[in-house]
Amino acid sequence: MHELLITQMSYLIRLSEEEKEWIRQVFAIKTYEKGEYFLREGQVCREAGFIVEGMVRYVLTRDDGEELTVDFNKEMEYTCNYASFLDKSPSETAIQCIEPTTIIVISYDDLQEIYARFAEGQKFGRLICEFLYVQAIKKVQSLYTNEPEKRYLQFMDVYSTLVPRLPQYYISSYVGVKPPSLSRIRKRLAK
Amino acid sequence: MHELLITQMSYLIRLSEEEKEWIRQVFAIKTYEKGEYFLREGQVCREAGFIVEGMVRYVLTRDDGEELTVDFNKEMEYTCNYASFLDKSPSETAIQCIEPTTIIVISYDDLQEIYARFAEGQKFGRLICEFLYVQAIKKVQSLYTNEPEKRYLQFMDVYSTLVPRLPQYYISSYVGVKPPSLSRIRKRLAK
DNA sequence: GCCATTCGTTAACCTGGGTTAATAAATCTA
DNA sequence: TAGATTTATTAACCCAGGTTAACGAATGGC
Repeated sequence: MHELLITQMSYLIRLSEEEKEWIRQVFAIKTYEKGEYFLREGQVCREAGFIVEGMVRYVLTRDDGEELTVDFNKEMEYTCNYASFLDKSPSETAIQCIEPTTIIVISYDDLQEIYARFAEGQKFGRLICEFLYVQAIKKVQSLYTNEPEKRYLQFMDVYSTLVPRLPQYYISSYVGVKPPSLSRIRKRLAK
Repeated sequence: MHELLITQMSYLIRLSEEEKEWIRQVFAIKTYEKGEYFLREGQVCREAGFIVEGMVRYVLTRDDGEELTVDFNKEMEYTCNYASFLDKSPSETAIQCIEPTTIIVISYDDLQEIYARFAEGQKFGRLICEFLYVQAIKKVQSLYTNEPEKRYLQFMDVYSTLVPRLPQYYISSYVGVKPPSLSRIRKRLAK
């Protein structure tokens, strides 16, 4: 299980044998039922996770109580509310498992150990963050420039493998419209 | 001029005297007229900059040719198309100086030198990226949850010092609506 | 397999932003 | 200062998405 993470990390940095062993020691395995929360809104995110199996969604609750699904992560991806994790602020988004999910997690302090003690620890932190940043900025650009219809098409393209695992209303939320509107979009596109 | 940057960097990491001296050597001073481009769309962003004086806007051009202003940076802030800079990809946004602007710049390679040779170089890169990431994710959240009216109010709040330096249509673009719509919003709020 | 629940679509009506164009105000420029 | 240009507002009309509610379809639990 930890080997999947070590493989993933090895794409980014070199790991010594001791470092690999440390990873095996320090990451804890957690399992969640469908519907359970990896992180609740308002909590400080004190752990970063690597999803071994399953899927999570990021849930943003509006002032009026409506829940929006703004992102997904699946197996072989990291999951964390990084903003909350970094500055120990209350999380604005919840992270909910939408399938039975297994996540291996590391605490904030242990991750700082990786940053500090691994030969390329800081670099690992930087590369992860750079990846997340580029992803976030592309999303901003898409929200600025693309109509819902185009964002829907892009979603179906980029997340095609996820689609069969997702209800329609998570997708409509991600795209930024309500379910009836997504239905209309799908109807328009059907022609 | 470089001392401003050194001050700024010192908020994030410790700098030795040699490191400070290296910064003075390697950052080059560039000046721009109002309207000139720090970076054009399609170019690879090969330099990161620190704005000593003036202001820039980030310009995203839609498929239909319309220019959107999606962000601003002013004096004492960094400017860079980080996504392009990181992976040497063609920039999707231009960076235009909207006032007479002075920027001190560092090349990609020299910045890698900082990452590699400064005692806390990797940490500096990580912290900058973390800051940018948190900013980007907050923007995504705002685009998802806030109506244009609310985003306008937030802009007026957060960027209040910038407002007198900006034309209305940059603000409307940033908020995500067209000028007539921003006029309507302002009219509604006037009551 | 049956019932209850959840989910996706559709219809009718509403609303707020887009579009276009005209006008007024502010800014530049010579 | 006058004239040209740019910028901001307004009006009229259009349209896509929101809202609400109804109705099937799919799903889940027992």
